[in-house]
Amino acid sequence: MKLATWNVNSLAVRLPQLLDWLAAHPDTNAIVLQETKLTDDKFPHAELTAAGWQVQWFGQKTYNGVALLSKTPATDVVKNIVGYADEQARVIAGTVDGVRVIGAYIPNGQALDSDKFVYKMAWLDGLRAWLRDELSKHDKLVLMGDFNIAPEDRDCYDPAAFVGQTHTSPQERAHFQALLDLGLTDAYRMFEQAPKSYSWWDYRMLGFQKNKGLRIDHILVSNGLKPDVKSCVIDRAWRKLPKPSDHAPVYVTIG
DNA sequence: ATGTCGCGTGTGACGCGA
Repeated sequence: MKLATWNVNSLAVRLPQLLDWLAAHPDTNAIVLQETKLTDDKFPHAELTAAGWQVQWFGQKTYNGVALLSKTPATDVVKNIVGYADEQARVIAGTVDGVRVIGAYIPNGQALDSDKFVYKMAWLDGLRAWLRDELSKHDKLVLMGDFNIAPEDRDCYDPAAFVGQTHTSPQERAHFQALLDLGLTDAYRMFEQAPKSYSWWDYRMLGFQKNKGLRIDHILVSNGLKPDVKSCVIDRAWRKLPKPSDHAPVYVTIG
């Protein structure tokens, strides 16, 4: 099976690219999307249904918004973190083909001294508490999405330049490690990968052309799923097409 | 070093978030 995640940075803009990606990866069982930036009434479910997808979506005005697309219907669908009251639409989960699929858009955090960073830390506490419970119920589980955390220095094009900023701070990395400590594995690091592999590049300053990026989009697999993971790919090509998202899709093949 | 996007407001330049 193939499971994927993609921060599309507005599904209204990126629907054609998404449909192209789905057509190019017909073996995909499920994909989670972040930053759809659409209220639920504006979600393009008809187009996606016509393309053969079962769709669950959860959005809001202007920011955030997530979706779960699958070939077979997702069951036990949950929107946002159970036990953590959140006004923002950042999580969607469902069980697809026997795998608990959790798609997450973890807060950006903006700056270490900002209210948004306080929110990011509290949000991650909430996510971890809920995940512990989900892992106790589901042997095969995947948590994937835009984490807005570069777990190690090799996941950042210039670690020194990021000291004192978000995405690489010890606090954020401690949260990432705490998720792994629940019994999850970073699928990308299960395999040998090219150096300077990133999943996001700033639109500004020729970030992609200069490969000034971060690896912040992740797929974490449970111990029950891990032995079956065959590969993990950052689909970099989709970042260089016309009107790209600032994030590349990431996917795992399993089985 | 913040030079690009996308959205909402409200019809067009600007503020916000990433």
